[in-house]
Order: sequence, then structure tokens, then C-alpha cells
Amino acid sequence: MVKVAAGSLYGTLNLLILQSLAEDGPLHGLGIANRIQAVSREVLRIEEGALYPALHRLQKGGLLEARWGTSDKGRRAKLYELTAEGRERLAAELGNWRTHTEAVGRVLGNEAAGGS
Amino acid sequence: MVKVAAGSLYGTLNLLILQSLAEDGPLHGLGIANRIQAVSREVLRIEEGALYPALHRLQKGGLLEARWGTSDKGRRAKLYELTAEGRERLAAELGNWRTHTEAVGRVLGNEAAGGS
DNA sequence: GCTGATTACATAATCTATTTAGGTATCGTA
DNA sequence: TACGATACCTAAATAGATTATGTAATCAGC
Repeated sequence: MVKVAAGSLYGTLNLLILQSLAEDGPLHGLGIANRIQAVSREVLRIEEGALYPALHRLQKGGLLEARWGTSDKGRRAKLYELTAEGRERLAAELGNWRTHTEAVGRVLGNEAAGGS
Repeated sequence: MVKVAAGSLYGTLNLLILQSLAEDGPLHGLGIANRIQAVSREVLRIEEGALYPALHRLQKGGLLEARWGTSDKGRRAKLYELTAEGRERLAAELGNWRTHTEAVGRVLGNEAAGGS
């Protein structure tokens, strides 16, 4: 079977995480995943095996800070928050995402993406 | 350095190739790459190391057919063309791409992507 | 007729992030 | 106390892109 362009998160997961934290203040891992799933209307689904490594990468890169706290369901949870650097990077990468999808849109014949 | 969402083609390359062939009739490998680069206004750049394996995958999957011919510059070149199956898959995957980018758009707070 | 640049196809090694598939611990509840 | 839900975590396998080469044929200039 040839996969063409699945529902893969490849390349977008970090962006989705950063944006979720920017909008919804501190969140814990599963909270982020659940929020993305809900806001995307169940189209995007974050596997835990992708989620946690991504959070750790972003934290090591200085884009996130973590502290232990409590989830909305009263459980012990690790709460993540954007750093100033994370906020800067989010802004820059939002621009990249738009540039990239508009470029793909032009190739796919999407007149609305032409911009200019 | 933490990469967030680069100009990666991950997942979109096959789609770009199929669409290019659907619009511009038979094309050879470098011709496809050049077309994508031009139409995207130099935003997308297809490395040969990604291009040829992708073409071979698509051909093995029955989505493309190839024959030897001549490029627009008069050189010997392998010309690729969509099969009927390739055309079907392109239509289906165009839908997937839109669904996926709209979903990401909703998470990123893009009201225009909300649709419905 | 030789040399170097361009066109064109191709593949191997490496990299990176995702998927798949496990595992641990805690808490509520039946 | 056993089960399900919440929450975190990691390892192995997978897949597709990037980087780096290699080959061959054609063309322009000398």
C-alpha cells in the first residue's frame, strides 16, 4: 500500500503543542492531547508515544517549563508552560506553517491560498 | 536546536507529485521538481534524494506509469503519467489534505479554516 | 576533439519524528 | 480488592526526508 498523505502529524506536533499552551495557559500532557483532539473535532489524535518525547524535546530546547501540579481531574500531573523563548518560536513557526501550507496550496491549485 | 515545523515535505511530497502530473500531463522527474518549485514560488524545493524514491514508490504502488522519452530540453528522460488508480487516489488524498490542514488551522486559531 | 557545466537518473547512509506496543503508579468505586 | 480511568514514560520498529555521492549523456566554448 502506498501512503500518500495520511493523517500524519509529522512536523506539526510541536506547533500544536506550543499553540495549545499559548492559548490555554499551563496544561499537562494528556490535557494538551485532549485539547488538540477536541479543538480539531477529533481529526487530530496525539499518541502518547509521540506526545511525551515531544514535550521532553521542547523542554530540553528551552521552549517549555514543567512543574508538578494537579490536573483538572484532580490527579497528580506535570504542568507545562511556555517560556519567553517558546513564545517567540511559536510566532516564528506559525509564520512558517502559513508559508508552507500556502505554497502547497498553490501547487494543489487552491486559488484562495494565492495570497499576495 | 529544536526544530518545530520546518519546510519539511513530510507527507506532502507524494501529493505534490500526483497533482503536478494531473495538471501538466506527462513529466519527467526533474521536470516535476522544477514545476513544484516554480508554482510554489521557490518555497518548496524537492531534493533528488527524496524525489526519485518517491516516484519509484508511486510507480510500484500502481499510481504512476513510466516510459522513456524526451524532456523539454531535448534530453533523454523518464516520463511519468498518472494511472486511473493514481487519479482516484489523488482525489481522495486531496480531501485528506484539506481535512488535515483545516483541523490544524482550527487548533492554530485560524477562523477562516473553521468551515461549515 | 577535448574540457567543463548542465541535465537527468539513481542509491546509500544518516537523521528524525511518528507509530506501535508495551510498562508503572495512583485514585475512585463497585 | 479488583477493575477501570487517569497520567506518566520508554523502547523497538517504521517511514520518509536530507545529505552526499555516483554515473551517463549532451552541449558550449576553445
